[in-house]
Amino acid sequence: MDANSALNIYREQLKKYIDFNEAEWIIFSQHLSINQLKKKHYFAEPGKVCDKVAFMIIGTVRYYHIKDGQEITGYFSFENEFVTSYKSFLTGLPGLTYIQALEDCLLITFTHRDLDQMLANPMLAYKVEKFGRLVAEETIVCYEDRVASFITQTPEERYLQLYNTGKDILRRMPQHYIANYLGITPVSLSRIRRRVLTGVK
Amino acid sequence: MDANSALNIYREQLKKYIDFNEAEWIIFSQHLSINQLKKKHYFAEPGKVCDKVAFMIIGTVRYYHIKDGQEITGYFSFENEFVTSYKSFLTGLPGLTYIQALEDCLLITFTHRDLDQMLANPMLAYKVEKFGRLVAEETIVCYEDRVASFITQTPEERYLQLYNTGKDILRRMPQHYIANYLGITPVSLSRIRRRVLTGVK
DNA sequence: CCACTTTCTTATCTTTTGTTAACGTTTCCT
DNA sequence: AGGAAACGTTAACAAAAGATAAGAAAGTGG
Repeated sequence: MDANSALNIYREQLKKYIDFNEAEWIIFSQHLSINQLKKKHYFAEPGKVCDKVAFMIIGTVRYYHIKDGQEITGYFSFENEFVTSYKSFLTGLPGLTYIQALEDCLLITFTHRDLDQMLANPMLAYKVEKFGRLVAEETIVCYEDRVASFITQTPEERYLQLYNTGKDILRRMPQHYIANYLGITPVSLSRIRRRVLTGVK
Repeated sequence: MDANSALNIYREQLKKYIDFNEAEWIIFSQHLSINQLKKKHYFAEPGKVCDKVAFMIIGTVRYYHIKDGQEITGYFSFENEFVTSYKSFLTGLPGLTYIQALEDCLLITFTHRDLDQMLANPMLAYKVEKFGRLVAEETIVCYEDRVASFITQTPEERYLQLYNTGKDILRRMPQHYIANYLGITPVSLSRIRRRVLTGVK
């Protein structure tokens, strides 16, 4: 895919949040970079500041922590979703999360520095503020559901919910990552699946 | 406490996010209401749209769901924190959460309607956008940690973290609410406390 | 001030989950 | 193509958590 197609996809997807006119888009897009991220490479790593927000044109990533030497996968992002270690990006402090490409990715990114420049530019400030607000709010809606699922649901119920509202995760992610995402071990998920699928035991 | 003191506290606390000048504050504050919420009364209920955002001047609330006839407490808010059923407020759809006063509360609120009016007012729009973005981003930072704790920590580790970074929750909330907040049952929390405190078993 | 509720602990039993290891299959890589 | 790594399931055992009930202590509200 060429750079122009990627930018056009981005602009189209952004209309969900904000509609830039031509003049605004020209300035806005000057702050964008197109990046490739090869499979298994890292978009973010613990101990490093994540100073970029990416938008995934092609590819998938997973977010994971390491605890007691073990990888624990907490989240995934797919095409047409934003990718960043949000807390690190917002605070400017080193993050705790690996964000790793599971496939070759094509990303459109801007840095925190670029964001500051845009917010300081009267031609863009208002729309970029709104853009930031809307993306943040959308993220909160997801988090609210996710926290509620840990509080009110059993692992089996969380799996069933994922099974029903399915989305890409079940189809595209290996099961041991999904287990972590649900807050359980791969062995436990395998047992839950047997219970659910066979109705036995 | 009189209305003016409450509004002054609010204005002072808001400086963390945004600093209104006099002219702006006059308009902004016209969109605010001062509400009392008596102990055990509800700020939000499942099935109803939560169309207000509150700022807690005095008091505490808890957020809870009902599952299989049982209350499950998911969160708390204290003085100088915002209170709303965020998803319901943002989407305009009925929420799933009870938000109940645990003490008599003094709240400063604005409605979604008022927010829309402020965002449509050129004198306020930019600062209110920024205000909304910053509050949303702060919320995300909290959620990121909270989700990570469910993914990477055992219930005992979550309790210990709460014990160390303590805050008001341990001091001011009954233990069975805290248990829910940690994603476990009250009986289980009692056992964890014994393990932790006595080092036994 | 007394009855009532709430809160917390403890005990017992059941269920679920974690841990470790083994095994077959698939995928990856060079 | 062939060896290595990754993946999913299953088993056996240990550890933890859930469910339920009982009882004591503390707090609440007439």
